[in-house]
Amino acid sequence: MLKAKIETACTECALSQLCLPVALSSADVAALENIIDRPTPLSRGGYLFQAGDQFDSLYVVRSGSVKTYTVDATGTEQITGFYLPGELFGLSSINEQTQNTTAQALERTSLCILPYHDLDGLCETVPSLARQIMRVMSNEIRDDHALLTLVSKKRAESRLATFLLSISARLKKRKLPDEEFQLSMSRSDIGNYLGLAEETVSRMFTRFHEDGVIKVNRKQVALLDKAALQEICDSS
Amino acid sequence: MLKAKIETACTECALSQLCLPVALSSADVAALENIIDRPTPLSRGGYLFQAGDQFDSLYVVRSGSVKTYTVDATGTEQITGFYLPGELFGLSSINEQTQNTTAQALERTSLCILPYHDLDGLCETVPSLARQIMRVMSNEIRDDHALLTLVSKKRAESRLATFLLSISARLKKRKLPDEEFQLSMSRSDIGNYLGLAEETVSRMFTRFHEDGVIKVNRKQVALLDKAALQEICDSS
DNA sequence: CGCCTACTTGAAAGCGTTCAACAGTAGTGG
DNA sequence: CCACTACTGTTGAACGCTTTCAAGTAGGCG
Repeated sequence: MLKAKIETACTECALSQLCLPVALSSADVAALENIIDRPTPLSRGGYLFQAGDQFDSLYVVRSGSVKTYTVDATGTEQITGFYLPGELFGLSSINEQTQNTTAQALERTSLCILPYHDLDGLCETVPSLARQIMRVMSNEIRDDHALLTLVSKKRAESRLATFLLSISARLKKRKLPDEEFQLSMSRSDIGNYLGLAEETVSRMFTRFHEDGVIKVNRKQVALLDKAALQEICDSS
Repeated sequence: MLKAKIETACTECALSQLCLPVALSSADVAALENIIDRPTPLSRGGYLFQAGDQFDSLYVVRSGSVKTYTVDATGTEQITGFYLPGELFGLSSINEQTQNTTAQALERTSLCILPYHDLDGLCETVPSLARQIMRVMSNEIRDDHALLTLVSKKRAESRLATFLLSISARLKKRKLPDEEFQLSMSRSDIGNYLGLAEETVSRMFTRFHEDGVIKVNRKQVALLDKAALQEICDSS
């Protein structure tokens, strides 16, 4: 029996303006469409790929969310990103044989898989595709530098406030509720990402809640006073 | 009077195996050669570009060294990289109108400038050039993640030991002395890069020296026991 | 309904920062 | 050429933010 086709073509996809097609003509989107693989959704905790796997694809979130993390020689794990619908990831292993990163679904998540060999071939005939991938990579570098500043120079409360506003802004871009939302990652994940102990993250959530800046219950968060949050980002 | 031509063609350049030409045919190198600008060297402290300048080029160090740093809304400076001969930088602003980074020479430094408009055009006809730039960008992302782990998860002594071994390895790749060398950046720069106060960097240098792991006098450093340094990286 | 995991809260300890003073070196100008 | 100056780097002591350790609480999922 044929499996029901849950695929949504790029041309039909609500995310196309946040995704690679944003820079492509409709003919080029069709060519891209041809190489994309859309597997059945992963459930929470499922691995997209693990460090050491053969590197062979880039990924885009279609729905749900993903975390990526590295594990260094001493076993230290570092979460390197959380990815929302329309975001391209897996870019750190392009120059390697094997993945240097592990990617895991934070909730039920569906994906587009872009086989790198095909994508690379397509870049030869579609320069605007190569250009767009470079743009995404450049943004990733810029954002990584901002994260480094955050972790290297800012206090715990600034780190968490910045994190919350960043998530909010990314949700807004997707026309999702951006003042009240469900975090898909744990306190421990947030702490790992921001270079804080999970207890510190928990304490900061509590403090923001007590100060009336946010309302928080477990993973459910409401940003009550964005201006105050922005103040906290800039303090210190 | 014609200015003496201090340029070294890519084909003559000792760095070509560390630089973009590594992936190009000789015909393609010639095409790249055509768009490269090689200005007169900058002296120590000179700015290559500053945040807010129009973004229009990528850069490669030919000799000397460069630091790049961002300045956020609150005026916090974060050094995002030190660049040695053959290294390509300026990649974080590709998707922007203006530079989001400032680049400054750490010593007398000569450069190759790659006008981005021309480079982008050349990528259309030379896919391996686009591919190579993506590889460099991917490496930058990978290295940024490693730096994030270092700053986010490791103790001060691990951060400095890792920094020293990283510089050493990059010097070795350039066939430069890698066990005894001159650092071109200040303690304050190292501290800023690694998320430490300059006093802490100074104390760690002193400790390593007292422990016989390195010999240090101001900017002159000798790595006496690389194995011990590696141990320090992995501790904690 | 009960277990397990995620989260919260408290108290003590530690690492790195901050503040302060000093030393040494390189660069400047007389 | 030397003296002065400014900057970079070093060292000490106290403070403080975050971590660690420990215990307890609350949801979620079987």
